Amino acid sequence: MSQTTSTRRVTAADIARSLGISRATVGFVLNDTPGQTISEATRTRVLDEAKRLGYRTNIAARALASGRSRIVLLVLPDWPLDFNLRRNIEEASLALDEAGYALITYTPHPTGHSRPLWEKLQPDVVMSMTPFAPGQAESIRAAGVTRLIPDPEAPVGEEYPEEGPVLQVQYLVDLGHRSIAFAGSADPRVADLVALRRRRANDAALALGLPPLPSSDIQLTDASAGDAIDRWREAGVTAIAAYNDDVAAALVGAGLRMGLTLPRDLSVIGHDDTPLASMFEPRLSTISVNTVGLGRYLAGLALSAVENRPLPPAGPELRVALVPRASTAPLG
Amino acid sequence: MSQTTSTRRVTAADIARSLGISRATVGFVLNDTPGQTISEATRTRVLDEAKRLGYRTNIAARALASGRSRIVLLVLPDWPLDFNLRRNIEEASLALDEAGYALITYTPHPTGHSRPLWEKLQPDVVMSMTPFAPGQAESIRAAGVTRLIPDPEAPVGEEYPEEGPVLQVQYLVDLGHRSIAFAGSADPRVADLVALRRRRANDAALALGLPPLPSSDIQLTDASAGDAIDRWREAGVTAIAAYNDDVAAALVGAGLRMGLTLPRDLSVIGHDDTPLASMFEPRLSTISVNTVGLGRYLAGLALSAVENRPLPPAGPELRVALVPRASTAPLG
DNA sequence: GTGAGGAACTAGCGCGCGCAAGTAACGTTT
DNA sequence: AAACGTTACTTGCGCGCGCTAGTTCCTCAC
Repeated sequence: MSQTTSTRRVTAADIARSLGISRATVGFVLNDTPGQTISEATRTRVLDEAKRLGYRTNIAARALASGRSRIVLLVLPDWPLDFNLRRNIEEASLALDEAGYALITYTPHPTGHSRPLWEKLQPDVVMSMTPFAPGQAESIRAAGVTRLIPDPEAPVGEEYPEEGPVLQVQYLVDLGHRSIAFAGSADPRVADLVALRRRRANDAALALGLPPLPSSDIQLTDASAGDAIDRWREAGVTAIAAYNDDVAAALVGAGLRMGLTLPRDLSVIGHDDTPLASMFEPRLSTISVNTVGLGRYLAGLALSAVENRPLPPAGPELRVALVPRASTAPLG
Repeated sequence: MSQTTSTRRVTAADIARSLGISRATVGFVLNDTPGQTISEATRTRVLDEAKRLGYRTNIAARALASGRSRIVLLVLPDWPLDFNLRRNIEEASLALDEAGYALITYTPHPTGHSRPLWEKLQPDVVMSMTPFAPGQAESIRAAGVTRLIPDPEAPVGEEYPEEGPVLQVQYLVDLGHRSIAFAGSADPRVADLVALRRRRANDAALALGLPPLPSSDIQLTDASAGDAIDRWREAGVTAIAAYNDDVAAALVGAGLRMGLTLPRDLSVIGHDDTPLASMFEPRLSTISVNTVGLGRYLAGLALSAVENRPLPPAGPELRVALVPRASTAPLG
């Protein structure tokens, strides 16, 4: 093997041999290893030769020798991947990239039978944007992962301060509505978030002197949405705060097909300001959510777990804003 | 190290030592290695002891020793992740899992600066559901990956036979429409697919004796959709075949806000049968696409590339079906 | 002059696995 | 009886890296 062929990978030993120095020196240069002093001349020679020979670190060798895969696995719920979430992922990916880690996103299939990625990849840390599902943390631990974020054993801390439903209810009250319903989603994938938003909507109602809001979880069908509308209107409801824009759209569509005139007969406000909200006729009032900075925060959490770095400052503030459109109107 | 502590991983050597056999034998059992004959008694002892000790293969060691990461990277375009695509991914994941591979999905961020995952993971094969973007194949090759699917150097073969637009046009013609426009999407992420569907719609028009369809790519805004509607109606267009349901919804919403009565004044048909299509008022006619089997096909392609398995049979037939709803009506 | 510390490297083991080449015993065939 | 093939294992090298412990030389302070 006196000549490097184009089919065998270049190793640090090849660089060392080529320059007449030790392989360890090559490694210290390539990793900029703290605590080692390498002359500028040698460092330059190594970096130039690595580039000339087309050296690529063998990540399996590195992982084996160091005991770390440098993979951060981000478990995503089976939610729509919207623009905000995509940006968050890229932010996190970039921050971790700078620290030498690979961010991999993974959405476990709800009824899938494939072995979960945390078993196949042996990541250094597994993060989730929502609390781990029942049994999930145990499965991850059984796969040898010791760093889970959020920590399943930590006391249930403050959740993201979902202020959107508060804004929904306040806006409807400001329009004069006093009998308001909360429409959740029957999709089991988002049950926790639905419950959270329902609770926040009720918090706001209480603070504004209203009784607890009547509430149902609906399927995105005319039948389901129509039933809920019938029940609520019979109870005198004049406005609906919907879990998200899809639920709002299902309600508005069903209401129109039932012969209602919206928003005269019924006001409906959605959440999340998806593109659908501005295409629907009438255009849907909604709540927009700005999650800038969340990705960097998550990356900071991951790095603090694997590298004994300090915890990042408190998470970013989610900014919500009301987007009034034609699906809501003052009462009467 | 005479006693295994709970903090050190269990290795094949531990099993071997415990049973008084060689580590190679342990490996042959755990991998069910072809060409090796191991007694049933020994195999059982090894498997039991591995389970008892909590053995987990060290994937970095395996990758280093075998020269293969057993990772298949699936590059996804920045498209919405709909139900069909999710199912395809799970199918592929399951098929690859059974062969001992990990499927990782990766959507490169359009303006991201993070190092691409094919550099960080050194996958055995990189697959894409669309032709590789300019420069992408080169970047993947530079990262040491030699197996790319589709092969960037292969002659441009048959694309998926997009029959949806044909169905759209045929349906509108069957309703009596003779002046039909094609509405594309201005979203650069889907430019190729828009062009393909436009061409297929024109193929159908030609085959039905119609002239080439007037066509614009619209943003999902009232202004953009409204402009297109104005121009087309002025040219006598009575029906629109839209690239997808979002485009159709933007047109319908804008048309309604312009004071049109749909579908009396204008018929619109979408594509992909998303949930939005059945919530909108009027409910949107559309084309449903059934992609069952595509995931398994992709997995078969990957396995044929890395394991010298035979190529899978021809890809699954995408079944499209017309879903007539209230956004389309006979002319006049 | 001596000793300590720093610069600039080196030698080499270990990480945990895959697997080629090998060994010993036994059974079958010539 | 000898040769061959099969069964059921074993020995041990290599994969490519991280990094500890070490060496040699030089400089500076006392």
